[in-house]
Amino acid sequence: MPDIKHFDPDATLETVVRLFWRQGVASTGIQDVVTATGLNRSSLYATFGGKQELYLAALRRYLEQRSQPMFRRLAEDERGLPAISEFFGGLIEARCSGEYARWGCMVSNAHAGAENSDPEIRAVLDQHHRGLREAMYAALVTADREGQLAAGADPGASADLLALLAYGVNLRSRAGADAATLGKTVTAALDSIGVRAAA
Amino acid sequence: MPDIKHFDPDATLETVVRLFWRQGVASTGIQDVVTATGLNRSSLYATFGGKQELYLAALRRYLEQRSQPMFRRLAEDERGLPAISEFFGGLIEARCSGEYARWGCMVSNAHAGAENSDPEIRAVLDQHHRGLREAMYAALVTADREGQLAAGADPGASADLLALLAYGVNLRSRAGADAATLGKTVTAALDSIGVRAAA
DNA sequence: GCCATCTTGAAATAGGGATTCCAAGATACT
DNA sequence: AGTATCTTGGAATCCCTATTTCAAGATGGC
Repeated sequence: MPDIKHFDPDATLETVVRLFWRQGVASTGIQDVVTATGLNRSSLYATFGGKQELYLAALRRYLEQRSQPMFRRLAEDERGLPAISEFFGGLIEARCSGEYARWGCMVSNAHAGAENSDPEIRAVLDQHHRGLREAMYAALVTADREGQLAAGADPGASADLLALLAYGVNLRSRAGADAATLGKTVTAALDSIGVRAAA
Repeated sequence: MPDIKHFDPDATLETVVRLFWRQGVASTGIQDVVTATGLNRSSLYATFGGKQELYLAALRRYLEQRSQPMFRRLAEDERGLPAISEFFGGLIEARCSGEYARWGCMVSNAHAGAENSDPEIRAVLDQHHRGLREAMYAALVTADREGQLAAGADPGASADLLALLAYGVNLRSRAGADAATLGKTVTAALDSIGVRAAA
């Protein structure tokens, strides 16, 4: 008896992600969403609820579809330091070139906005941070097992450092930071963690 | 013949800085500014111009009055690594406790907002980054001169790394990051740059 | 073909946004 | 005291905001 949905909520949400990711929630109006998705205001409210719920859904989608797959790949990579190097390489490339160049990271951006005081938003931010840190930690433990770390290195502290470094990359890339410079910085950071090549 | 100003534009701007710093420009209305400063809408527009110019003035004031003095102190400190350690210690304390706890850094926050596409805003962001990086670099050169750095260390790359780390601290502190954890992370980063204590 | 349920479009709501304008009041210099 | 210039308060402007409502159209299962 019931009619079915005449559009794909998932594809719509993906469009919404890109809007909020690029412009932030405060600078994006419902009208922007209506225009970008092409669907009706009524359908939007009926499907997703209001703006706040829509933003939260978009942020969660970003975390699940974009951040966590990267975290998982890093955590499961058995190569150690090269895995971390590749992670940052992909991050910098995504942040500085291609479709999403200069957009930063949607979760990092959310840190800086007024939306971060909402408990549900905050939970997503924390989940993102935990996922990032733990993936770094896993890769560092692997690196340690492979004998790639400098003597006396602390994988926990290094994981914290590399996670914060990722936030720095995300932020500065939005202001036009040079990809090559960012890459060199990351390389230097990994060098200082790993066994020294030259005395 | 002319009448003089009946209020202190500098004190007013300081109030505005705190508003934009905490909430961001997109979430702060002119009405908020009127209420917080206590002065009239007309006086506001007559003195500072519109919202965009007011925000730019506030951002510049933040850079000059809050960021640059810290940069200068770091750059001129002759102790080397302890100076950097103290810089981060002060940063973390300011970000996590006291009057401005969980506000992050106004310039870091500006990176993540839609305002960062304005050329005049962008110039302030770049000026901030250059100042921060160069202060780090100066302190690292001092540290190198004092023999505090690990053999083969690159002060330039380390300066980039520590600057990005500061952005990470600023961002995560807004989401409630623990001061002790941040402190440990910074210490570990400095340890990896300096001469090893234990083999 | 019927009917329940969806979608759709457009309009209405109610409020807030930034900005401008103007008349009235206050001030400081001559 | 006079006068030019400022400040002030408030209203008025115009546009955009999020959200709701309602009637009409479309759809799918029976």
